Amino acid sequence: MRSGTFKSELQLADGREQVSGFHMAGELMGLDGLAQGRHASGATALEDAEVCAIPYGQLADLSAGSAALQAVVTRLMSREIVREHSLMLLLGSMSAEERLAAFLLNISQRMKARGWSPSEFHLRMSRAEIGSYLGLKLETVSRTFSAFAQQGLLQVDRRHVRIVDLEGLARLVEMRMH
Amino acid sequence: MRSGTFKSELQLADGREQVSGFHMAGELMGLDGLAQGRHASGATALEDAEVCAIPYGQLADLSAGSAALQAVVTRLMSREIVREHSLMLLLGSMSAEERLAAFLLNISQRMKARGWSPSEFHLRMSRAEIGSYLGLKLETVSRTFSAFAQQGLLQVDRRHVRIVDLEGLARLVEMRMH
DNA sequence: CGGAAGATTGAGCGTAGTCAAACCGAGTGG
DNA sequence: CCACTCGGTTTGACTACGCTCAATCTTCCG
Repeated sequence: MRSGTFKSELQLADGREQVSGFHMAGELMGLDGLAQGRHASGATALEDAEVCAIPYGQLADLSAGSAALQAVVTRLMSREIVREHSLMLLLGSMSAEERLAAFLLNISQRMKARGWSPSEFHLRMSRAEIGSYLGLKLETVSRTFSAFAQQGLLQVDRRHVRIVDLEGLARLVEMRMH
Repeated sequence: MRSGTFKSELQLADGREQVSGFHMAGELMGLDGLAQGRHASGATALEDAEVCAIPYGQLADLSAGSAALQAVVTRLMSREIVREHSLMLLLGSMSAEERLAAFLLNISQRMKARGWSPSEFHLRMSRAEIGSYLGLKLETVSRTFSAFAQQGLLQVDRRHVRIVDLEGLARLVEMRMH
């Protein structure tokens, strides 16, 4: 991805679907399709975006001749597995507040890594999409945003978020042991 | 893995851990460590088992010289990603009954693929481990087993399971819509 | 026999889901 | 310019599913 924001989503046989990730400029999407030559997930742009397509066949041919390129592909796939691991932990054992806090911290980090403000940003996705990603209903996401605002952790106006107490959010996520 | 059964589990900074998969004879474990040369998950045998270790360095060297072997590794990693996708869907959007039904159907399929009975088997893992894997508490797992038995879907005696109505279980999982 | 680990079952509680209403901002058309 | 619609968001009231705490039971093992 050159610029913009994407969501990727999985879908089941019965038609229901679930957001499996949000992607920002500089990231790579579509690693999941390498096995059976068919993607398990679809991707949708959440705003105007620019991408650079890498045909798998060509990538395979090139990396066959280059151990270095091959290692890069392997590392990217492995990183994707690690990313999914943390999402599984989130979905398997965290409360609504912990999930949203983890989500916001993740966005914050990625904004920072791109030279944007880590404490103030505009979310590109709807409450429903966030909920689908976090395994929550949209009402719960909305309520949790309000709760955070009330606790003085952040200021929210629809999709605009200003993180006031970053450490407070981080403490929330790490208090998962209790 | 040559024989036996393993569980693999992730652990967070705070010490809590979650079962991320159960593995049976013929499967490969440890793909997640290829990126940073360090495994994100640990593995524990649930019964006597035989394994065959494949040092990553040697695998990397070999596959650098063989496009075919490289393709195999890539496909295995991609398959792991797909496997995790279905677990994410399970954790993100299924009820306790649906989760346990999906789990049992998965075990059943894998037993069948190995030439064992798909309808009667001995679980190698505790209720707590199943719960950790499915994002449920052990009591909920136990209760759901009892509920299935009462509904005539299966017979349970501790870790011994006999599936009576396979289609009934499958129907449960697919009714996840509405 | 006594102790420990795992499993089952019960009672009560709490978090997140469901259903519903109201609100807000952006666009559209009379 | 205002009325209207529409998608997304917020908030409220109520419900239900799964969690917590606790007791009991079984099996295994010293």
